[in-house]
Amino acid sequence: MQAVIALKPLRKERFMNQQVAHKHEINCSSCNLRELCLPGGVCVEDLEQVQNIVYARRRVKRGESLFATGDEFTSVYAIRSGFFKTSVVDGEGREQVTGFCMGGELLGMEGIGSGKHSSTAIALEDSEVCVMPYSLVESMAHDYPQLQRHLHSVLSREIVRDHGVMMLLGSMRAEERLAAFLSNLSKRFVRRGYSQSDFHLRMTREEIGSYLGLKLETVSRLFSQFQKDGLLEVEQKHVRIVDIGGLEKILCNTK
Amino acid sequence: MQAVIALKPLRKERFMNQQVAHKHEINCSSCNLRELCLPGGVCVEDLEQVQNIVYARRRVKRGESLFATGDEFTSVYAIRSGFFKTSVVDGEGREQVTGFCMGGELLGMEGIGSGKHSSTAIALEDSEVCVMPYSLVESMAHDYPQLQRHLHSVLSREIVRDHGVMMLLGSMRAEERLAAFLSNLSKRFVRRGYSQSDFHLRMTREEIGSYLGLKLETVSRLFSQFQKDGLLEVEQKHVRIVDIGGLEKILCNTK
DNA sequence: CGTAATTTTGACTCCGCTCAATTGGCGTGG
DNA sequence: CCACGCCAATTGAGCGGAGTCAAAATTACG
Repeated sequence: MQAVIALKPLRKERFMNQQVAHKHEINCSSCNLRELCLPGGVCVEDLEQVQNIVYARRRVKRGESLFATGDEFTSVYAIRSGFFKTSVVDGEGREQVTGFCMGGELLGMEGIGSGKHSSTAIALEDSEVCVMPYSLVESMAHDYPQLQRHLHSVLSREIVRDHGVMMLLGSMRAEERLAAFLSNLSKRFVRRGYSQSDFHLRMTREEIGSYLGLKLETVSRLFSQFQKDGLLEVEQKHVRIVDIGGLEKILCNTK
Repeated sequence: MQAVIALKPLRKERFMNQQVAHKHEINCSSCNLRELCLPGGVCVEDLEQVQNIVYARRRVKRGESLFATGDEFTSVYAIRSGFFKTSVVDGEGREQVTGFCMGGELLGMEGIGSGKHSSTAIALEDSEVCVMPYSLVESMAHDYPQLQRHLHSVLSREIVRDHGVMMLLGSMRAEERLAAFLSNLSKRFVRRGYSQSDFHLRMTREEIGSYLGLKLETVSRLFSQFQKDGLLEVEQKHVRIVDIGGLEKILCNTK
């Protein structure tokens, strides 16, 4: 009911040029990523209504962008499947990867403040996202305080995450950075039911390097070194963490 | 009216052990930082009510903390006067300065997600903040959509700011980092009616270094070098930007 | 299947760090 | 008021970690 009212000002055509799934196929209730996602804190009774926040689904092929710097901000996105990198560019065209995102995580919220996206999200594998128009998010947040609170939480946690990256970039040495990166990836895969030790890196060495403030050669050397030290088994993009304790120990070695 | 209702669940005593000013002394209408602050987007008619979001004022002496890592999150803070640094610490006790905040800027929002503060805010000079209990912020945001939107904006802009710091830490060389830092400070001082070229650094070289991912000696050397190059005049904590164009040019020199 | 992209590895360089000594500023107390 | 001590800042010398450049190997993909 609320959702229908809120939909009115939306121009459906805006989304028509994109590959979208129809609304009626969508429901959060049966989505196994729900707890990680925007409707995370919403009680079951309200979910029926709240899931109307998802206006559509959209497929993004590997290499394509979900949104890019300068694009008008209209929606935030929840990753339903797939993997993305987000990055910003400065005046000189230097790219800085700001994050890697996987199922259940939200993208695009950086655009709220200015009405334009300040970063670019590129799919690193064929992906699908739930499109949540911001005007809908606003009105839903108004109607469902649990959603409002959870939205604030999500925004706030993104800030905390960014602080972690600052710590990594500002205070850690190269091997600590890579260890922290792998440990973080591992934890996030586990939450999604994947192996904690065995995974496929969707990003290149260069993208890892950009994220970690290192050159791709350094990343490559570190992978080799970690393998030599018996911490990992690396074969191209496939990584197997052999000694997770050893990895975490690197993070503790002050100096 | 709304505010009174919202105040009910708050336990007044919680704030009583802190140095606070009484509520009736407070109003945003006459605050010259309003446009930069949380009530920024709110229309004049609503301001009368919205300013009740400020539950109290609190003074923080130089060197004291406004909140610290692990503290229970209850409120967000708007800086009314003074200057703060925020920082996070990792498992090994390493400190990473995540930002410097001045009048009109908001502090403490990183705590929303977990209910506890994940960083520490320390006053670098005697300061005064407006205390805005989060429960009040929530209910006010519900009653005043302009406030809700602006709150989202503020959170989102903090994320964008953090991305800028990541760019700085991940992709810039030492002299670019310091130039970007000074240029940013200058811009923020201007907005507050201070000189764009002449200012007093409230933080130490070590704190600048932590923020920029550099050692204090490097920061010191860069100050000396910038002075030698005729970009700055530095005398201890007092900085005069002689050639702002030259500073910005450093940021453009891709290399 | 061939071309381009990615990754690995080596040799060398250099920017920023470490260690150390010195100077300067400032508050405190004699 | 000055002496003292403490902390912040400066500067130098030497080092080392990560960057740069280059070449080869491997893989991905049209």
